Amino acid sequence: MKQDKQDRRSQRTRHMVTSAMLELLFERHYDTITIQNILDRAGIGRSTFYTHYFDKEDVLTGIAEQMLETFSEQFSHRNVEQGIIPALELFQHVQQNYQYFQAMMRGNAGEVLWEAAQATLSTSIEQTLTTYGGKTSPSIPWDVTSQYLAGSFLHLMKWWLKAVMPYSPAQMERIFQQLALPGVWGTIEHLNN
Amino acid sequence: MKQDKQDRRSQRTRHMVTSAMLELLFERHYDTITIQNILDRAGIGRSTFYTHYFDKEDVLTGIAEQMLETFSEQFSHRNVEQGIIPALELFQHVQQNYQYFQAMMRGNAGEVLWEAAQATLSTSIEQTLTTYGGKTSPSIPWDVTSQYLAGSFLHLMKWWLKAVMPYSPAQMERIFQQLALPGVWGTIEHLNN
Amino acid sequence: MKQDKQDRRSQRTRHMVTSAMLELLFERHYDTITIQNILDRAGIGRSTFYTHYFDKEDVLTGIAEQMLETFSEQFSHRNVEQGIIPALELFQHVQQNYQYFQAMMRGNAGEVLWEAAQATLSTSIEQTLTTYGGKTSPSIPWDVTSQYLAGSFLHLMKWWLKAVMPYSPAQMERIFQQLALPGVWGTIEHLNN
Amino acid sequence: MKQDKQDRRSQRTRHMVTSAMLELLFERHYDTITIQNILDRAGIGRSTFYTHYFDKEDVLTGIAEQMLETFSEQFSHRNVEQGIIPALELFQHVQQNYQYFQAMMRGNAGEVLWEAAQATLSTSIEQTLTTYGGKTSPSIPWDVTSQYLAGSFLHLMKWWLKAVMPYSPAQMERIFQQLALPGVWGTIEHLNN
DNA sequence: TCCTAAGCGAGACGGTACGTCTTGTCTTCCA
DNA sequence: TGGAAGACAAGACGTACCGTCTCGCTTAGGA
Repeated sequence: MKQDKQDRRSQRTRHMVTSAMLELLFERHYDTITIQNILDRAGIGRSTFYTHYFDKEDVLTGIAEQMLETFSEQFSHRNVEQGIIPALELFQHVQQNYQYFQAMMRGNAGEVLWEAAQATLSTSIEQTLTTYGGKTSPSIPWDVTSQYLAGSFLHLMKWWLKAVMPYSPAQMERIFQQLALPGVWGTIEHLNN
Repeated sequence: MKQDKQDRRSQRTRHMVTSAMLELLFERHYDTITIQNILDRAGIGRSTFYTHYFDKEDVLTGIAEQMLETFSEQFSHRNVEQGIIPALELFQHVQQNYQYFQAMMRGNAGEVLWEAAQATLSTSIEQTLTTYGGKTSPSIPWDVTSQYLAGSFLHLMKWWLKAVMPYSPAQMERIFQQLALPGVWGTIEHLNN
Repeated sequence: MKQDKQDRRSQRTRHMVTSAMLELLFERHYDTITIQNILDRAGIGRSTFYTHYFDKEDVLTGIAEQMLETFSEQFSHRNVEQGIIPALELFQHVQQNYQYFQAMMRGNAGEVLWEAAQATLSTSIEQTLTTYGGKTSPSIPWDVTSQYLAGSFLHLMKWWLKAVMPYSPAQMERIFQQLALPGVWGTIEHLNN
Repeated sequence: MKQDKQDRRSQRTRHMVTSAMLELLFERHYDTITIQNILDRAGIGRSTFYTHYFDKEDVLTGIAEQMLETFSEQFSHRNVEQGIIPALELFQHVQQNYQYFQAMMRGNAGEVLWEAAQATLSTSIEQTLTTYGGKTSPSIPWDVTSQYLAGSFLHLMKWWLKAVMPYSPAQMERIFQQLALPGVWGTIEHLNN
């Protein structure tokens, strides 16, 4: 197939761009990276870049999406006994890929990732809450609770990364459980009463 | 005094730049605003701008600092009975100055504001917790709790603004109290036991 | 050849810049011409300009060099019977390209041209004098005589242009022969005696 | 008189500006000297400068005029036996004030001086020629001869300065007499025949 | 085996924002 | 009241990127 050749070539190009971007992110601030830097590092031409990407942020989005696939899988393959958020698994996953997340933190690069994560996470939580939450309407709307939970979790995660992970994933999970969840249980029990 | 004259002039210039920036932020995305746009709107010269500001973001920082003064005052003039965070007052204040906060939300402009707010808020909370929190060390370090509380509050605030304030400040305060605070009380009571 | 393509493009750009500069020189004073004016007139981008030229004066130098090629050719293709300076031909040439020389006169633009002409002319004269001048050293060093002759000729030319050519090229040649050359013949005959 | 005080002050300011400009001209190229440099060196304010001068070139013109006064005096106080041009005296004068002329040579600063000198010189020569030249009209109009003589003399002077005065004023005068004057005598004798 | 169309590198180009620099005007204060 | 101090509007400068483009080279599939 003709398409195969093109795909193979395209994938090679995209891979080299992605690698170059990550390398550069390890070294310095996202905002100081120019497209020319990426071209030089990836050894590709300017027109080739614009064939595959819309702009510099597009590269970032691609990387962020790839990184978020793990988040999504954690949600689809788990049962509800693990809790509303598979916090432990996520802290562990981030710790294992620390260098990538650390790189994405610098500059405004992280915003893309965090906002995507926020969207994915809050949607998943809302689905879980709606499904298992109870029959009557809660004292606080599910979408507010979801936003709160996702935001709190990610904020804790960001703080943990920025502080160079002073606690273990298990400790972080305990902290999250103690701080963020009681309020949520409260609204649900309040319902059941 | 000679300094007076310069101050008066400087203040005038800074005020015109600030106004121009805010006007422009009402109209469009921060990233699309050029320094030339600001100069034209403010009716000042290029060199004058660079006498007063380092770059475009510096203007934003100035505005953010000004907006945060209210936050700081809320903290210094209150007693602890109002709670760890004067949530109601802050929601009300933001609602009253909705247009400003709305403008700062767009683009990456908000980041500057939110990060400054996060720093101010978490520091204040930590001081309060340390003072009134108890004699022995808590089950969760005060700095983590402070980060969590400040982050949760600001995240809720951001969501509220982005959703064009679907609830009243009073409702938002109740939501915040129910969701975010139980976890904090838990760690403190745990201490006292 | 790859070089061909670049050459073709480069030549086009340089030609458009040159034309734009000349057009502008027809209209107004060199010092009042900004680079942006040239860019607008030539329809090129700022960076393109700086790829090809160092600054505004560089454009002028290029034009001057091109104009001086005729001077140089007049010298290489003539025999010594035409005299030390092919005065008639040069006056005629300048008259035919009056508009260009007129444009170059205004502002400080002309200096570049005249100084280049002075250098070319005096060097050529010195070579001629050295070759045909005689065996023993002259009463006045050849380099001084060359400087004097080139300067006198060009000064006469400048005056003629500035006065909008009140005499014919033939008349100017006669004037130059009568005024400037007798002194030179004197030093040579002095030698031969 | 009140006017006196102002004049004294004005003169003081103008003197300080002139000195500052000359000092700066000794050090570097005219084009690289900014008005601010002059202000700092002269220890005066910006508005004061613009009270006394139109622009930077105006300062130069003032200096040039002052330097040319000697030229003019050489002409008014001499008799015709010294020749059409008091060449020896001028070469001597320039040598004595070498540092000033050297400073004025650099950059485009000299142009102002040379053009003023050209005008003064050619006018004086034309007057002399008209007065003593003869009764009938010459083979070459006096104004052309004047332009030629003044130009030749000044060009020789410029060359001499640029070459750091390789000959004595006396030698330069002899060179000038031998090279430039025979042509002029020719036209006059031609007349007398 | 040759042909041909696509992907690609190289980089020129028009465009535009930037931060710096200088100019000439204007305002304020001081002696 | 004139001059020093210097803020200011104006705008040119040279640099840096961006996104578009044109150009040949390569290369792999179909003729």
